[in-house]
Amino acid sequence: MYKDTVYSAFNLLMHYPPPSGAGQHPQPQPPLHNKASQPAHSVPQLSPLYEHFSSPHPTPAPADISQKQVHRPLQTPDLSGFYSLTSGSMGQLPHTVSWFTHPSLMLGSGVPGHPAAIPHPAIVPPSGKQELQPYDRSLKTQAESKVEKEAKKPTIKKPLNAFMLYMKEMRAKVIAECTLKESAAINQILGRRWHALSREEQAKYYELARKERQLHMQLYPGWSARDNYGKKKRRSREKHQESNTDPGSPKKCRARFGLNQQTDWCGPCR
DNA sequence: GACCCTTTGAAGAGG
DNA sequence: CCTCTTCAAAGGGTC
Repeated sequence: MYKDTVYSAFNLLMHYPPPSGAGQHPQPQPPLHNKASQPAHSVPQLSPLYEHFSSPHPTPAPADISQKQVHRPLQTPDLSGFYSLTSGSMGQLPHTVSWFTHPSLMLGSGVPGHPAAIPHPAIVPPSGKQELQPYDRSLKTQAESKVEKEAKKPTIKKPLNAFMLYMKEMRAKVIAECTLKESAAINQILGRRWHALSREEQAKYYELARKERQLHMQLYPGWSARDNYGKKKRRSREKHQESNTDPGSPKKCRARFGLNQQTDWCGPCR
């Protein structure tokens, strides 16, 4: 029942008409979080579409889900099952979608109305780890427990943007090619490769990101990116201040030279 | 153990 | 409207 609802939301999105011009130009899509025009929380009709979904990366059988839900830390989103991130599959509908592995389909406690829900990897405690067995709560005051409860409220992660989806697919490839492991270096390479992609290639990822955002919006109607603001502590703001001599990232560089962030290449950073 | 680094894009905040 | 900030992922490095 619950799973059916999830599939229905997904199925709805898979048939959601793209905005005019989508796919022709990989520019950021129009804002989708128009809360004023959000549809009512109706449950769309079920579709047998999901019955054909299968995951290339088998996950534990649902039988042990409840057990793992208790003892295993909630996982971070893993799109491998959803997007089947292998070359050649991007840009198509996710034929290999797995309801069990798709981050936006793996709902959990964060989804109302689904008490026996499967853990959603996009929903994680602030610490990134699942809470341990509770100890003697009677030792705590109501105020303390309330504060703690608020602090440990699970976090719904932001949906991935086009570049993040691209990174997720290509990271392993770059690691294999360059024998690098440091993410900062890998991401620099991926950033350059992203700019080297054709419009059509980038458009595939923009389209996937658009669907991801829509699905996220369907699953968490009241969610806002603001909800996750301030959950990370910053050691120092000074390190984030760019120097006058450092050209910085291409993005910063484009900003400095007044170039279009979406289309103009930043020469000095090439 | 938590944050930094590094990338782009989306979204929120503030002027 | 424009600019700035934050956070999504990732994992080695740093504190």
